[in-house]
Amino acid sequence: MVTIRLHNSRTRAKEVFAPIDPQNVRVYVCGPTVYDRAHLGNARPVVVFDTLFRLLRHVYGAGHVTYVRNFTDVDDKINATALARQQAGAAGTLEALIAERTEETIRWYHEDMDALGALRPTHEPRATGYIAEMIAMIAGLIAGGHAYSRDGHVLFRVRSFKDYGRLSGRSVDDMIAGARVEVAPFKEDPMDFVLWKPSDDSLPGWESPWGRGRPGWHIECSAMSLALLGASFDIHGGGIDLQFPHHENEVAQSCCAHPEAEFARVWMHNEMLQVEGKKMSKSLGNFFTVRDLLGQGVPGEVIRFVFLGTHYGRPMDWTAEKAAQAERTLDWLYSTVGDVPLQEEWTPNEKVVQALADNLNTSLAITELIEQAKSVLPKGHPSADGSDEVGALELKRTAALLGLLQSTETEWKATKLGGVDLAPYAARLGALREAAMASKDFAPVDAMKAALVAAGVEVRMSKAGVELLPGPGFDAAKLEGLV
RNA sequence: GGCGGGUUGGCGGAGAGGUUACGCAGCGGAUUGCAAAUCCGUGAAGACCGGUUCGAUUCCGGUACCCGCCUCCA
Repeated sequence: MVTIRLHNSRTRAKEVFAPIDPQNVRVYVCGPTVYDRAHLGNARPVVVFDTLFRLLRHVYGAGHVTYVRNFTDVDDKINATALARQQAGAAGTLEALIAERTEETIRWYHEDMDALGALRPTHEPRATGYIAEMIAMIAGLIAGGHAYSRDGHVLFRVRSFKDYGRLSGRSVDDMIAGARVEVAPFKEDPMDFVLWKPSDDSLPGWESPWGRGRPGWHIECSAMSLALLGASFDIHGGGIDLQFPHHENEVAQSCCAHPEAEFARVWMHNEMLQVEGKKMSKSLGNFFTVRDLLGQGVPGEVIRFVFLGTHYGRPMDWTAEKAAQAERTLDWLYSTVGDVPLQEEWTPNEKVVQALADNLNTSLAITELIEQAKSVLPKGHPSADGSDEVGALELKRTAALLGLLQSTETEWKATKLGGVDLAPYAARLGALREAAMASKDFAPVDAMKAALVAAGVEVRMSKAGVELLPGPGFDAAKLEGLV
């Protein structure tokens, strides 16, 4: 059995991972609020925890890991979007418009995350499907003295949980001293947070013991993890920005609702994404979605490769240069695996497994994958005894742990070409070259080659002939008129 | 103001108290119409100041700078 070590944010230490039940390893990751397309930052935890999911499935068996990632479909941003559509003249009730908005956003999310090679989690619960469970948990918290209702609101009594602030390393008193907390008249303590809030007729709402209303943000994850994974489970993941207040509040709610349990044993937080060295934000004009990149012809696998190149615990900088480099590396890796199929029975490279088992060191894992690719196919040419195919199969199986090289080389090239056939261009260039060899006037060949390179095509000429490959930044439009 | 993370060779980015990370780029060579790709070889590092140690880029302390969270942006 492979020993997995994970950095636990709760204890601030790297620990040997020992699941509560090896027959059912349970992971919960905070998913998106479905009000718009996922931006690039949203994709990082998806790729990080997908890789963890793959590792756990490898170690404990594919059928012995339960991975839950929620959709938050109760949120004021969704309401605002729906309201804006209604005011713009869209037909239907507000509720129908909200449903429409969340449905389409979830569909987009699936399309985009699929493109990144992320497996679908075992369960993808929606908050709206667990309102009853949330109400039950809130009622229990009130009964236990951990929450109170005021003016249609229900608030969590932060002072009732002695460990409040432990996960994120803060003290309630310090935070209040920081004076950045909302001071609402109905709060006993400025740090108390909302479990339930009233909805007026213009907002979606559900009947509850405290009147018609809707849940606060944090309670959904507590209710859904309880329903799908139980009061104690193994790993809880999410972005570091969620550590406070979201995760801190989850801990408080869940531990007070089920003091007999331990809630999440291991907390994992991925660091944030930056773009060209700066925080991605709309005001800086460097804000973009996963779909934007895919639409620009950046393959999803390139995005994944770039993400995995930096350890999840460190800030990751997305740059165009990294993307181009990743694409070249993937070109090379695909040229070594070719079109061999993925066969699960092959054993993945032990060094890659060890790298991942050491707190998900994906950067080192990729290095080992590249080393493996070099060693199994040192020349990059077919061997007579078929050892290159065995090597390719092993490499493919190893890459699967990282969610990489899941296509065939042919499919990979086709993705990049977007339906363009380079054969006529290769034929034309080959003909020009043959003519030039005879005439000694290479100007026409060089001109066409330069045009192809400008279009992002990699040009390889050997005695055997001409080979054209789509490279980073391939742009079919620039091929106009070359044949 | 409170809390947390970071600073590695031209760029990206890991591990490890003492032995080549690795990739890209560079340089020399083979090959090529010229290139590309490939192959062979090669230089280059750990913000600053102290401390611990036989020995620190790796441990400890301090300084500087950068970044994140504390504002339902992952």
